[in-house]
Parts: sequence; structure tokens; C-alpha cells
Amino acid sequence: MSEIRIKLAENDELNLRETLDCGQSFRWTENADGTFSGVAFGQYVIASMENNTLIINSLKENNEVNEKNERLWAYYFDLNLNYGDIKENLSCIHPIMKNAAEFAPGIRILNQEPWEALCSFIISQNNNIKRIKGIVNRFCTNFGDDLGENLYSFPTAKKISALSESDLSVLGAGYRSEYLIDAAQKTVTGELNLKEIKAMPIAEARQELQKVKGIGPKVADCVLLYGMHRLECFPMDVWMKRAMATLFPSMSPEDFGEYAGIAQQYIFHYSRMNTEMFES
DNA sequence: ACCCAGGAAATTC
DNA sequence: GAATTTCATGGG
Repeated sequence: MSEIRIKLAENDELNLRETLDCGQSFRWTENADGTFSGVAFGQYVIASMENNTLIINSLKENNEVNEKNERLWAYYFDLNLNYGDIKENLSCIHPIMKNAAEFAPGIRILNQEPWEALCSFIISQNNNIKRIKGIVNRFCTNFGDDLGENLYSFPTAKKISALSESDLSVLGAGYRSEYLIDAAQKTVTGELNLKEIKAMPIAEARQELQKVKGIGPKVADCVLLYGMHRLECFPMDVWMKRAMATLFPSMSPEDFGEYAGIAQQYIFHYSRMNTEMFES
């Protein structure tokens, strides 16, 4: 049992429920005591907050408390970026933007692993969040490594690349299974290089991701925002189209600036939790 | 039975 | 090229 403690900056904040259950990640589960169990970087951990300090507990002996691992989890929860300042700037853009940010002020954009984001958002297309979670979890329990406590690592591209569509039928993912296999094969051959895409100019990065079957403009932007931390991306799904048409009729994604992706996440969560705004 | 879901591909006009 | 239909699956 090891423990990492990371204190946030004075005017900054992190709310685990808002961040881990706002539709950007599909693998974390809340425990009865308010902590969250999950897996990232192949590590099974329990995350919790104490005042303004993030606590990462691991049951594994080999998960050493060292500087490198501390930096890794600070990176995952994006603690190097000050969201207090960003929220202040976004709130000046539009009064409803301010409402959305204040509705869930502890949301942060995670630094998820690119391959996990790629698969998760391929699965997300024309689907609902509850079923997405089920499919992603079956993906891990069937093809990932057992980490104990009934939690599994995210399957590698290499492993998935060798499977057939019938192997993936246990997922219940429907036609999306074909897309997952294509993504895995292109990753293994090097035709798709996620590390390089992460650093590409945005138009080129989008184009590269869309070479994968089942990845269009929306899924590409989700992979870029959630898996590659390209904060200028503003994924437009059915909820965001509704929200923009109703709440920001005169605005476009670019109007939110270099941190548009963070604005998008506030607006997405705000809209999904307040559906009465869209009933006519 | 019908409609929707963090869309994209295939087909048709 | 733009608009429409189809795709597999589960839930309401």
C-alpha cells in the first residue's frame, strides 16, 4: 500500500466526481466512501480528495512512491494547468458560459492515454454513455490484464490487432468492432502513429486520425481533446449542437479561444445535467 | 413497435 | 457535392 499526495494551487480546484463522470472517461467507478477506483498507465489506484489535496492510493507494492509516479498522476489530472485562471477568462466571454463553469467548477480535462481515448470514442459513436461504459469495461475484462480487485488494464493495440470480429462479439459493440480492429492494426503497423499525431498541426492531426474506419470529425476531436490534450478542440455531438443552438446561437467554437475544449466540457456537462433547458 | 444514443459510411439524389 | 439511409445494440 502506497500513497501519493499532491496539493493543488491556491485558486485551483479538482472535483473527482465532476471530472471522472462527465463523459470524458468511461472507466472510473465511485466507491461507497466517495473515493474512485480506476486504472491508468496500467496502474490500479484509488483516488480521493482531502481539502485541496489529491490522494492516490495503490495496493500494489511495486507502485513506488517516487517523484516520477507523482508527476505521472499530476499529469493525468492536469494539475500543471491552473483552471482557476482559465475559468475566469472563459466566464468573461458569455454569461451562460459563466453559469456552466460554476455549475461544475471542479471539472478538469484528463490526460488520458491516446490509445484508450481512441478506442473509447470509436465505441462512443451513435451510442449512449451507459452502454459505452459497459462495452469499454467488457473490452478490458476480456482482453486486458488482471490487476486484481476485478480491475483490468486497457487492452494493447497489439493484442486487439490479432483478433477477429467474432472474437469481439462478447463486447456487444455491434458494427464498431470492425472499427476497433482497424484502429489496432493501423497502430501496430505504424500507419497510425499516435505519438506523432499528438504533436502535429491540428488540421493534419485530424486528417491522420480520420484514416481509421469509424473515425470522423467528431470522434477525431474527442481523441485529440481527451487523449492528446489538444485543448483547442471542441467536439460537436448531438448535445453540443443543441446547446450551441439554444444557449449560444450567435457563437462558434473558435469564439471560445485556445481553451475551447475546456469550455466545451463545462457546457456539455451543464447541458446533460439540465435537460429542461432544451424542452420547448 | 418506435425513438434515441458524445457518428460515420454507404447510397441516393 | 449535398442530403438521406443504413449500420448493431440496448434502454426508455
